[in-house]
Amino acid sequence: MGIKVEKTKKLSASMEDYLEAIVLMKQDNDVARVRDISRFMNVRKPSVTGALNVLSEKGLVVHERYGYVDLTREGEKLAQKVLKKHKMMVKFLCGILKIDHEIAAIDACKMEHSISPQTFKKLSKFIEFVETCPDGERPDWLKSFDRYFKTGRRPECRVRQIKRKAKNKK
Amino acid sequence: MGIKVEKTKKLSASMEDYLEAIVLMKQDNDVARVRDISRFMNVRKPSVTGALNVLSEKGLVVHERYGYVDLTREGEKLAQKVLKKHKMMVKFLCGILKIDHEIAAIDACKMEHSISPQTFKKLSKFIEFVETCPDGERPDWLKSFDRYFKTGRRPECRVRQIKRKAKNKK
DNA sequence: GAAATATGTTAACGTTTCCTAACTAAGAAA
DNA sequence: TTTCTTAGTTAGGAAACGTTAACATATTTC
Repeated sequence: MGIKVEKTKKLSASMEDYLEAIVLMKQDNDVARVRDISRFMNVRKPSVTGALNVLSEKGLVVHERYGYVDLTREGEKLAQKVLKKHKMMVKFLCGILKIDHEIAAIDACKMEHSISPQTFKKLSKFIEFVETCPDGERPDWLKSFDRYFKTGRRPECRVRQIKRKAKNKK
Repeated sequence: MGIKVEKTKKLSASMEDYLEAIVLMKQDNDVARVRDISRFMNVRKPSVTGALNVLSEKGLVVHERYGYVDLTREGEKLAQKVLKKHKMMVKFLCGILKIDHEIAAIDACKMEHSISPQTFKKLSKFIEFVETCPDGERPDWLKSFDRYFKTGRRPECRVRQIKRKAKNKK
């Protein structure tokens, strides 16, 4: 009865992709046009028009016929959220796990739609934790992992070395 | 002409979910029935029947009318693959990142469909690396991260401490 | 064994998301 | 300005995946 419920409709992965593409286009070209979105997403133009109609309905996008595409404040917010997840995921896969960039990008594109807020937060902090490590570029334990992954062997950790030294002294 | 091409059709996330459910049902109840799959997946029975037809066509499932559901060897292989990804993801989210189990399960359910082989391998090794750590239950660096996440502070690493000690001695 | 219940299937339909073909509008070039 | 090209839209349809309603088959239970 008159109370307007903000339907924070959950967006489909597809719609999230469109939002994401729009921000990226605006970042790169200053404006977003159907054609660019279409090319970027590997999708035909009518698909873009269709998606824009849906997103307009939801109040996430502003788009007058034959005109540029823009995001509403809410659309922008959502788009940034998705973009952040994407970038975070790439950083994790590429930067920490050292997955090939191309593959990481593909994985991130899909995973960005399935990350809960809690997981996003934790993973982001994890990345921060690694990046701000005082060891230098890459923390020692991560270098250990790199070696472990390559060789299957783990450099003995300090504790053991110390123990061994002690043993030898006896 | 006549060469039978093994169409290793990529399965949709949905179909992967059905396969996964079937293995789980068989593990738990010894057999898989439409009703169980339906309940487990939160989907109506006709949807299950439909999916089973699709999977039968692809040679992944054996299902005679009104009978139990079974996996072919290939179906079993694919199902296990998905299940492995799922379990790996839960281990990572829960065991390493310490995401709440419920949320981790939800995330894993979605992410399991978007993990490339390379990422799967790396993440699996990473988990192994953590689990076989000689520090004990949880590696020291991970404990550091736990603290970092909670408090935002990072315990100073050994190198610095050593440096500081040296400084103090001067 | 017959009735009641549980299980499974079919048919018809809705939604989402993509496509092609054909059309319209806008912008550039002559 | 008229024409050519590019960009965008509309209409119509297909595939994937889910739903409900109605029907068919198994299984219990008395």
